[in-house]
Amino acid sequence: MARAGLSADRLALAGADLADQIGFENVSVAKLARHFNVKPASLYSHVESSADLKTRITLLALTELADSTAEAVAGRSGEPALTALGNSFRNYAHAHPGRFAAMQRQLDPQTAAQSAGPRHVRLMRAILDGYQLNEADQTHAIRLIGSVLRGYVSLELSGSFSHSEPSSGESWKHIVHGLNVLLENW
Amino acid sequence: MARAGLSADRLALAGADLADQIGFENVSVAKLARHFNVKPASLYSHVESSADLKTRITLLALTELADSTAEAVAGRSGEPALTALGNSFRNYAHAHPGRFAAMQRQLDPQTAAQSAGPRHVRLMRAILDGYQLNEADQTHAIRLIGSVLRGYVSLELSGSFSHSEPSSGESWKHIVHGLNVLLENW
DNA sequence: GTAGTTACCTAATGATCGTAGGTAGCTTGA
DNA sequence: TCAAGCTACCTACGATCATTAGGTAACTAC
Repeated sequence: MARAGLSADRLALAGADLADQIGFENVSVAKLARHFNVKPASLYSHVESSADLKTRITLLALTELADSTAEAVAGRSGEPALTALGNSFRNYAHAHPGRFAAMQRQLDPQTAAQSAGPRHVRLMRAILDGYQLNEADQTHAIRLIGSVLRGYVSLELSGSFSHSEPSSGESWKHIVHGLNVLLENW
Repeated sequence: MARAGLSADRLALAGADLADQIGFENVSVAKLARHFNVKPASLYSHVESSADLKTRITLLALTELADSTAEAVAGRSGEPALTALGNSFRNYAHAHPGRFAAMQRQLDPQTAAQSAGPRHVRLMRAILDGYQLNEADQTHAIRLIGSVLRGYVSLELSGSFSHSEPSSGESWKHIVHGLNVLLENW
């Protein structure tokens, strides 16, 4: 029998793609095995458990998003940087809803510390250096921005904004701009 | 054999309590049946499916929160009203993490329309009437507030704020105040 | 007290995760 | 080039779960 060439990374990548297609919560070891024409038990040579697989998908998504956000923000500051950060986040989530859902998963502190999570914080902190905030206020601001990004996109993806005017994209622009104003006058 | 006295409402309530204890995603028909000393099959006389049960928990949580928020906000306007709304939301989520998780679940449009969701919107709209916003801006503002509430509390409950200073409660105060400022100068 | 309803049961099917232990294919070293 | 070992994948199994079909026992109402 030919080998499928599995590895933890390939499983995480295929799992992420599967999540984008059928929803992160519907990803299972069994489905992923089927995708590789392999028996479920075979995945356990590469991945510890279903939870481990899901954690790997989370880490993959965090890294991908940090990469693309870093690129989007590079060379910008102030409102353009904030807008680029926001759009990068939102576009990624729209293009990859399963990966986005994976990112909501909570990691244990150790894993979280080694994830791309801290990179996200550093990216935000770099942007906020362009505004005049003391250290504590910068942390408050990071938490605010993180909340808005996560909250807005979650609500949007769950359809909360799709049955009313104005369009979701319209609100997004106003909200990012509003955040910028707030940061300038914190 | 004595009857357990099941009903859809009792199941939803017990399911919500169970969710608060073991996490919403771990609630199952089997566990709920065990809680009532009854066989899993018995629940299907009262509830259509596991998904139906979960939807009922979501609806219960939405209603409970709308009730308690309405009470908290009553008789207030402006920043005190905004603060009351925010604290009501946050306190509920902290006291009932399983119910809060249930509220994140997306409902099909029909169910959503008959849920307490619209009541939440009306509550926010009533508060925003105290600020000078045109209709479209009011909608943007509702979406912003909803995003911050949901995002902040999600991040908080998933531990994102627990390993850094200042305390999460501290940021919360600043953020609610910041929102108020933003709304006043929209 | 009997008829009818209904609350709960037994039994079965099929999906899931996960473990233990076996075999076939690849790789490396003599 | 061939033998030895590693490892990728397998079969087989036990547990938990959701769900359906069809039966029985307990209430309710006349």
